[in-house]
Amino acid sequence: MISRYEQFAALISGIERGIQRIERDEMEKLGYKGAYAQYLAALRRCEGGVTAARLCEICDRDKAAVSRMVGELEQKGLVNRESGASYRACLTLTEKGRTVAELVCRKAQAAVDAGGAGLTEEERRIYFTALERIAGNIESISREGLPDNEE
Amino acid sequence: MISRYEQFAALISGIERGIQRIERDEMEKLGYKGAYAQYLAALRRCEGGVTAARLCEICDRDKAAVSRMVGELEQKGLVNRESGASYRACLTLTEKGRTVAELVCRKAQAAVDAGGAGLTEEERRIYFTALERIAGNIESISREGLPDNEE
DNA sequence: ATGCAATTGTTGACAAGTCAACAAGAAAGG
DNA sequence: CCTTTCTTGTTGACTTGTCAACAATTGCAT
Repeated sequence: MISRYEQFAALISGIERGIQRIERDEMEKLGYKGAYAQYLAALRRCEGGVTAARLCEICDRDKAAVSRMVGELEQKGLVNRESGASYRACLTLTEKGRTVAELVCRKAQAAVDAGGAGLTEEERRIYFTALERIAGNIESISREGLPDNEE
Repeated sequence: MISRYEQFAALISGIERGIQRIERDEMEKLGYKGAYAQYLAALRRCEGGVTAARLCEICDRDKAAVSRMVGELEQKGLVNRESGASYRACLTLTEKGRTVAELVCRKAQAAVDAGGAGLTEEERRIYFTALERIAGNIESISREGLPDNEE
């Protein structure tokens, strides 16, 4: 079987960057200029709140980036840093933050949903599973990078 | 139907970033430290050579980024800038560049192929089509950003 | 031809990420 | 307890991207 790797990689890259662009544009329409959308979107999925370290994992960003961005988001009143008891704060969206996050994700969500709309539930399951498997492979390969150098 | 947008976006993002990480790591093993892999991978698909402007579209990067990176790649002897007749150069991989590009894409390609290996040809078609449709939606929505502001 | 407009590539200023080094808890073992 | 070790968050230096301004080329229309 001929590899579709190249087209696949291009598709994935296009989707990823397109989503980011949509979210960023929506964010800017709401008056916030910056790369905040991805962090808001991530926090939206974490109802109970998360630590900064966990947010790093979710967003796949360095601690440094998260640290700075969360600082700015807090100043803008979109994120809450509840330093309860421990100095490791629990991050949650403020009311305003939640509202912004919803608005910001709407368009990209619609695009993704529309893309899967023509599929049956079964078909959707198939392609979702395939993506998960690919993501798993990529993940394990990119992690094993350091330990072994079997070239 | 409940939206799987959130998981989907996370999967896509993970795959995209994982591929980039793998390519970058492989690149570094070959002695090149930098973000060159994505440009080599793109050029690998353009047998006849391309203009810088076209490379911008393919990589979805700004002219500025491409301009600088191509400059460095040329200095390293991986890319050729054939300024034949026109000042708009035709970019091609050198022999060395082609070799490097092949090596650099191998691992990510294997991961992607393995992900689809368990699927029938039919299933593969389904999920590939779904991805294409989603990519199309995302693309058109992210482009229409400027013209209309129907909020 | 010639002059205007669109395209292309280059450069500078800035945005946002990574990596490395560090500081301040937390956790674990004696 | 107390100390050693791990984890977490912050900061500085650097990389690589974007955006805006510009220069040069090309293409068209007269």
